[in-house]
Amino acid sequence: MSRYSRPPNTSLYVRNVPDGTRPDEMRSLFGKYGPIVDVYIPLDHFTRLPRGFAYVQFEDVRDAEDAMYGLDRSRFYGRELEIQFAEGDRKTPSQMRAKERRDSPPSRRHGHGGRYDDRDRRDRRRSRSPYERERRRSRSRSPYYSSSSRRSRSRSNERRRSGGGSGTSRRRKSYSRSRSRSRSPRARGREPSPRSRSPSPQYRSRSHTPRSRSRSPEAH
DNA sequence: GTTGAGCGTT
Repeated sequence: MSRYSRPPNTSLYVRNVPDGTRPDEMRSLFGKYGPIVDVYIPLDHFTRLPRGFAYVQFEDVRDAEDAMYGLDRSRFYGRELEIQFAEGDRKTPSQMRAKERRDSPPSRRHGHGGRYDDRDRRDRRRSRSPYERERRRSRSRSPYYSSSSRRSRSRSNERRRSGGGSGTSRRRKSYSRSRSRSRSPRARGREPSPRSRSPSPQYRSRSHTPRSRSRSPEAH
């Protein structure tokens, strides 16, 4: 969220996270050391699978430190977690994309300098690669990302009444009556602009069509 | 519409 809200680094970089680990669990595990701001498990953009590491952002750096020292090299689902302080900021999709492009495996590169190899390939090869397959399979939002804060606060939109509704019915009546009787002088909101007061189309046409004049006499 | 594509290997 706030990129600027990064005092030092309250985020921990957790490596060697078992597959299927949910942010929930991470939160639970790390939450013992302090309030967790956010837990994020980066997923592969294509496969939508966890990449094997996670980020746990604490509220307080001390807690983060504590957690780091407490959970580092600890066993989690039979795996040893490797924790260290996060360094880089979360990359924005564009950056990631650029990176991906740059980091593209040269093995498939034709050397031609393909502009849109990916697209072409995807179109051509159909979705033969597991990437595409997976991607198609779970195209919806990843179930992994989870933000502790900023939850769906859409509790309910009840009470949609806005504005002081005092004497609404009365007003309505008045309006109705008014409408029946005579419209307001300014009721119409969409009145041609004053500038639109151009000469009659006829006149304009005539004026602009010299031929018309010649032809006019022959009209009738 | 606040950006969920943030470090994986010395």
